[in-house]
Amino acid sequence: MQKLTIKDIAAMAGVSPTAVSFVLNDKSGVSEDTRQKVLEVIQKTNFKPNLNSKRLLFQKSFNISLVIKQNSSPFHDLFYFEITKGVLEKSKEYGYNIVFTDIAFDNGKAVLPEIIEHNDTDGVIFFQDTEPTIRNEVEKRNIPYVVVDVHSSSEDFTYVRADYQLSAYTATRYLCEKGHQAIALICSSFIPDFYLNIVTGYTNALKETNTPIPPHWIQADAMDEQTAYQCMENILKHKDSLPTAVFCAGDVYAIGAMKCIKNHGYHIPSDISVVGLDDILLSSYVEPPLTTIAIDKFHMGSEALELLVRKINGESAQGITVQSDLLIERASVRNCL
Amino acid sequence: MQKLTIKDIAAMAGVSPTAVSFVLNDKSGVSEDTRQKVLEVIQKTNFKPNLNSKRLLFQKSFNISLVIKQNSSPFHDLFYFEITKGVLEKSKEYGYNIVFTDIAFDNGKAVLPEIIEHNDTDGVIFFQDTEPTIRNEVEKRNIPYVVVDVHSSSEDFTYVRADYQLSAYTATRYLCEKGHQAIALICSSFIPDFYLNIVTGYTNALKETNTPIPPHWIQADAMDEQTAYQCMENILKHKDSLPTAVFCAGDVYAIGAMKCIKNHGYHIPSDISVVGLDDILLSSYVEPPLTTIAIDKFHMGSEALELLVRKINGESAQGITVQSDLLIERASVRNCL
DNA sequence: GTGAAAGCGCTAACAG
DNA sequence: CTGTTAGCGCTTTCAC
Repeated sequence: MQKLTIKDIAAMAGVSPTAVSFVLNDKSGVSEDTRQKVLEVIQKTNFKPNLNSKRLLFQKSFNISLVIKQNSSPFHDLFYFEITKGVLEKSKEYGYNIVFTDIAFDNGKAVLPEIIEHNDTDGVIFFQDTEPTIRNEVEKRNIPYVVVDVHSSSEDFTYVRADYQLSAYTATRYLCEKGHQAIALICSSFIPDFYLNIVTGYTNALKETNTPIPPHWIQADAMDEQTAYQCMENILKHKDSLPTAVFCAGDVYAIGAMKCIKNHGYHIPSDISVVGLDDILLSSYVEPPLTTIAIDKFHMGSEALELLVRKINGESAQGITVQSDLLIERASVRNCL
Repeated sequence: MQKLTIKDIAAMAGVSPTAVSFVLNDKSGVSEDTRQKVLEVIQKTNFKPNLNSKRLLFQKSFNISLVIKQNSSPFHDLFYFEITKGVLEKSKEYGYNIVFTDIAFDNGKAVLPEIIEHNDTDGVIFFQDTEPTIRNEVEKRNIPYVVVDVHSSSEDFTYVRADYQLSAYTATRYLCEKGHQAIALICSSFIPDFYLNIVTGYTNALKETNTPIPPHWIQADAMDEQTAYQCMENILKHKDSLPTAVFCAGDVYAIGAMKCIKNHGYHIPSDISVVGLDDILLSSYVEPPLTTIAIDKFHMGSEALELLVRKINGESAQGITVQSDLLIERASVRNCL
């Protein structure tokens, strides 16, 4: 059985290719009679029109590419993992292929994926704040894009973000409500807006309780598990002013901090409580299971796809901020009351 | 700036489209002179030929799809995660797009991804043993495929597999060498060949030491963390014949078993040692970090892509078995000697 | 309501 | 060595 074309179908149904095309695309202009004849043949032969000819005709690839950076791929960061699921699920509704690509770095210079160089993608989804130079390259090619999980608050592109200030506020407030008064913070600062949001949320929550915060309680140099470990070390160094709880702005940081706390002979949560942020897969596996603020990553992914499709269709697409204050109680926080 | 075509380039260089096509595809039949002229224009305009017209002409989509089942996606199973990385990396060499898809189940019946239904993929990579009915559907469409991480030993399709019998042997042998004599096994049995391989490797290793194995030391009903927990429970029930070590044929099982061991008040590794299999991301994060047999998943992925491309090009492609005896020593095994 | 024909951008067969 | 041309499968305009 060789590949069928619209012509073959037309011949079999005794009509013109035009008629078949009309039927396939649910267009008016065919009599009910021919429509039925065509439909029958299509059914019988299980005919599917060739996508490649549509691609050529419409100058569309029906591809949407997911662009992943070295350090923020679903493969390096479990966070993006979940987002990808949302994108994938939603893409089914619109008939786009989800193509995985990554940005390689050739001594410091970003190399765009082939699929973008060749204009072989109808739209791009970036994970995490993406350098303007990279975005410019995509803009120059007139390819619509959406950035998922941005922190910067500039609004000159379409984004899907979480409100991390709210997350930080919620986490810190929760600790206060559990009777904690001495609450430290471990955070990253390589994305300035993220840092700002987290610290603002954190201090706002503490403002209400009027607790003074020694400077070494705010550690902003976390980048991964190891550096977060170091941050925790810096906090524990001051034995005279130990906190009773730490909010870590990232579950990965929380995991590093927990290791450090345990290695120093303290117990979680009886000595020191820990709250994370993100709710990555790992968090329920660590010891003790981590209480954390969940970010609805699946939803972020599915919204991102939705926005992107809208942009591809030439519609406007406002940025979106998703719910960011869902607390998942597990076992890493002690109730002091 | 509107989209350039090969015709435009030809006009700009003062030659025919054919000449440009030849240059683009490194074909002989153009004078060095014209070649240079064309090359120059291409360089200057950063011209990229339209992939969609090639797609139509060659009846090729340049897509390779990764087909993921509900329970064996990189998203549900960290194991496949790493394989995907290998696939992605290798795909760059051949210029294929890696498209993510999954198999949905409509009350028990598998629904093939659209990309296969539409013949919009040049090849398929399946993760884990895939039902013959699904493979048949793909074969019927003459789409080449490769199955990664099969256990069944039938050889009627191209596969990439690990030698789990060797893994089991290596793990068990290692425990013996550390002085353990009472070694239990937790394993799954829903893939019969996997079960067989694991048990064979395990018993072969123990044969050499001539230790009798009480039947309750072999638990074959693990399917995930929870069921593995139950398996461990079954082992611990017999307080008169506790093993000093457990080999879990899957890190996920090991994690479940470890939870069980701890909940029963035993300590790892001083009371009971644990060895896993797979070396998934989680394994270094658990407490204590898990000693395990690593499977080179990245390599499996990259080999799978290589084989698939060969099949797409009409060449033959033998199945491949990758190295499966690399032991990663962490902290979950006690040295009894 | 229907069908013929042009054309999307490229490659390759063919004639010059 | 070079250029003209047909055609991949589809949609859409335009006569009929």
